[in-house]
Amino acid sequence: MTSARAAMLPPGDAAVLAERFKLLADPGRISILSALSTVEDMCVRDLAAAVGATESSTSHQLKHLRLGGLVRSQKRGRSVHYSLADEHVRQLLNITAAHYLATDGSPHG
Amino acid sequence: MTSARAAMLPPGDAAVLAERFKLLADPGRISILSALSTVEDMCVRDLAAAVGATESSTSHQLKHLRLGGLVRSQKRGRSVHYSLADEHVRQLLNITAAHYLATDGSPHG
DNA sequence: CACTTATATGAGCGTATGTTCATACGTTCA
DNA sequence: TGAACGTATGAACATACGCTCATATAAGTG
Repeated sequence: MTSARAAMLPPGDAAVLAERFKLLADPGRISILSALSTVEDMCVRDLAAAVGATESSTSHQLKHLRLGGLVRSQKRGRSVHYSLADEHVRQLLNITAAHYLATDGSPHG
Repeated sequence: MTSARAAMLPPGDAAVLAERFKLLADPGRISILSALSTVEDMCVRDLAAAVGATESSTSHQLKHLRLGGLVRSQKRGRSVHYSLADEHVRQLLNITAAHYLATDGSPHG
């Protein structure tokens, strides 16, 4: 399945995939997702501090990520804790990081 | 390696990954890459016809993809043939398509 | 050398995107 | 209830993006 030739995507599907990748096409959101991938969950305040952004900006980004289904929110007391929705995001980040940030070994490319 | 907890990315790396995902964050470019994933290579004209876009627009997009290292170009006579640079793009498209366009089987979540 | 074909490039334009600022909402505590 | 805290939201603004149109470059053909 790794080197199989895929069929060309119909325009609608291409748009759907593009929408998903758009969510990953911002350094701030990548940082947020990366931070979330290191813990169970994190509140907006801590998340903002971890990525070095304002809480407002972080909240805005989290809304997009949430609507896109990449993260989930859970209200705990007066704070809201966010977590990765599933392993898919982690997988995409890992694969791409391994390919483009190759630190020690050579990528399987 | 699939469900391992990754370390948080430094800002520079997040920017690098975001740049890569930006190239995938457009329906037209997804279509181009999808079309290229079905053949050995394709010239601009055929590519434009395949994705239903103008040749100018396609040429512009291909330039971005080329500078981003996602496709390679090869001059053959008076035409230029483009092909996927490596299997990485195919992999990302396949994984994401399997997750968000699940057609027959259930994704591995 | 003109002429056609194939692709590339740059300017201009409309739209989308992300940030900031101000403010509203909801929860906890005195 | 009022104040502080944590988060969400909307408007405004600057920037980035992708498209189109016109034009340039390059290669083949007569």
